[in-house]
Amino acid sequence: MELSDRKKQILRAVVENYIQTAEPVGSKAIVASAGLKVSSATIRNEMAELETLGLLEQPHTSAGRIPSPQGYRLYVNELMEEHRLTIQETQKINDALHLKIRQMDQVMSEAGKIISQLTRYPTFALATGSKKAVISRYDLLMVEENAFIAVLMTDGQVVKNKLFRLSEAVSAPQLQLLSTLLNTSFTGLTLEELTPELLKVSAHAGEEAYSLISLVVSFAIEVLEEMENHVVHTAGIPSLLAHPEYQSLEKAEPLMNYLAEMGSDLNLPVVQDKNVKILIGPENLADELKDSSVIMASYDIGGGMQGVIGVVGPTRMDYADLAARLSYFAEGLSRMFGKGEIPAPTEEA
Amino acid sequence: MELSDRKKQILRAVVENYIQTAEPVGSKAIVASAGLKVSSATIRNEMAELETLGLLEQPHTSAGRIPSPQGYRLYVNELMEEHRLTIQETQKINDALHLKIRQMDQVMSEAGKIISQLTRYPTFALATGSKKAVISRYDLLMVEENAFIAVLMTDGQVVKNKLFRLSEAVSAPQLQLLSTLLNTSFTGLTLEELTPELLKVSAHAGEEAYSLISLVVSFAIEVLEEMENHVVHTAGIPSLLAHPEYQSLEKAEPLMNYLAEMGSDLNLPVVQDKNVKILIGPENLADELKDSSVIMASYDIGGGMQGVIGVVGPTRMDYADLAARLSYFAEGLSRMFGKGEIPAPTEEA
DNA sequence: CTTTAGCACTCGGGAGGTTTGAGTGCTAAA
DNA sequence: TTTAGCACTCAAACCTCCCGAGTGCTAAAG
Repeated sequence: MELSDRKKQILRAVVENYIQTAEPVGSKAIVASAGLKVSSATIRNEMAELETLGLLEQPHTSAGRIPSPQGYRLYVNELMEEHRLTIQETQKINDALHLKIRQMDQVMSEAGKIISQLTRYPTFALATGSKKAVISRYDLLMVEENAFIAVLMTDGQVVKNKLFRLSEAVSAPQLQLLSTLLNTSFTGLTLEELTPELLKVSAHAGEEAYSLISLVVSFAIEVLEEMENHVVHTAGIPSLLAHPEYQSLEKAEPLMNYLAEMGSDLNLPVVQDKNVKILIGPENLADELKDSSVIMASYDIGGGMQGVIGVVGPTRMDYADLAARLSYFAEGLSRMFGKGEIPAPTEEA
Repeated sequence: MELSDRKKQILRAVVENYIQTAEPVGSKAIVASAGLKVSSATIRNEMAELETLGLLEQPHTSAGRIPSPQGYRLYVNELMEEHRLTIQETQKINDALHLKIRQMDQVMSEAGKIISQLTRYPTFALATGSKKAVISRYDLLMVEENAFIAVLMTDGQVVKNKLFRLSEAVSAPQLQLLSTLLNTSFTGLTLEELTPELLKVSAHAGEEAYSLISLVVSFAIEVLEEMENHVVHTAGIPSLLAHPEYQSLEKAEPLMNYLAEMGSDLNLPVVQDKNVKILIGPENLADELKDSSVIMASYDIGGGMQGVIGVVGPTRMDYADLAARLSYFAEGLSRMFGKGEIPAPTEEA
């Protein structure tokens, strides 16, 4: 069944009013805001019907209406205008993208902070690999006679390093040998394949060589584990408190704790085809999010990895605005990763 | 003027009762808890005197007494018993110290999360350099013909890397040359000395060599800047809400925002001689902390760097317990950095 | 001089009742 | 189908009252 145009207009007015005021909107308010040439009584009749359709709700009998999750969903799917960012906003985001970047996970966490500052909502950021990550290369750098740095590079262009201190001295040729061995036997292997390979090699190698190898391979395992574990970075959690729906602690606390502690177990549906995904209220899987909405955008990291950045807030969010901003920001990040460098501060498409 | 023993006992009883119950303690409660053989009336008289001394306060006329910041201070300085951790607690902390560690700043941020989980208070962690950090070494690793990784090591054992992509190809000998140049001219220089040196070198070098050098040196500058900027990591901010003094949002919000956004401008008095430092209420410089207390412990990172880790909470904190835990944890971190590796899971002094 | 018992007093906080006003649903007329 | 009018509802704000924990003070006892 299709809604009449007037019903759509009313629903839209309710959503947009409510997004702004955070208070139930009554029939008179709609007459005032939308340019409808009917009286409040008519609106009331229409709203009653929208309520039986499950698109609006009443907090209590004698209050105005607020959109139900289904109402928001319909608004997002059909009624919402594509938001265009103003020049100032794109400028702000462009400036922000010019952050000093070092490593991928730092990019993600930085990006989260920036989005949070820009939107005043808590954010989360994570990377998700569609394919298994592998180490593509090992480099060993001698520091002192009993210390060396291992530099590992994954196929996803991520570089990690660690300083190892040893109880015994190693020579440069030894390190050279070790490096060759690592690069021939331990590259291109997934997390699961590393340990068996390590055992296989242990048969051939001498004991001290083996202990060195296992040291570095353990590090490789750590790195891969970290990448697969989808570490979630969060930022700006306290900004939740600025919104009226979280004024009461009973509402705010569980969500804040959830956000603060959400680790790898974040079971969000993976962002698929579209760039931006919106989850409204009960569409979220986590219980703590049933009364909140999540908007997220994905971007390409390269090497088969995908980054996701999102904001969490009340169901009453400015979906149009936030979707536009996140999308723009994600686009910028994609470009950044694509080039491997930050785009020049000139304008691009 | 020295307090009588009985007054001290009373003050102590007030503090310890209040720490547990979070409610003003009255004269009867004191008679019950402390083993004093006097009546409540006597206690009342004594408490009235303690109040004129500024050690106790009354929230309102007909309520019990709570310790004033000065009261806490006296308690911390003179009355507090050194807390001993139970075996279980040290075990917990030891286990926690066995985290997978990669880089210094990750250690700090991890350590913060752990302490926060252990104490249920928000934590902050930062590193502060008493002496200026310098780059002690550069390594350049060729990846493809138009990409290389720069690995920088500071005197403080910190290793950082970055992947550079170039528009033009570089050869291995070129990189070799570049590396030599960097290691001879740009090591041992502080942040301020790097830029002038870069200009000096630019005179001698060709243009394309110069652009490569400046790329890597810019990265070096970033790294040093980051180290000097004392990036503050925070964790567990929402755990504030679990404490009754932050049940009202007006109290909690400013502090949470302060913690979430506190950057390098955290003007804490540097921890000096002692291992643990306690700042009570108005002793804090930041306005947002005037009603809260900060307990922090420092640990040695090596290379002239010092790490600080601390918790923030209401003035009503279990100072003895927290000080003991932080101190123990900091000791563990010191040991870890000293060895450059995680201590074995056996017990040590 | 110190301690104790007794008593009047204070004041925050909770329970209960009242008022207010925005907003509704319904009905009857246009 | 729309509109005006009206009775009705209910959360929120506001009072008011009461309770009881805890105090300060006084006067007697040690």
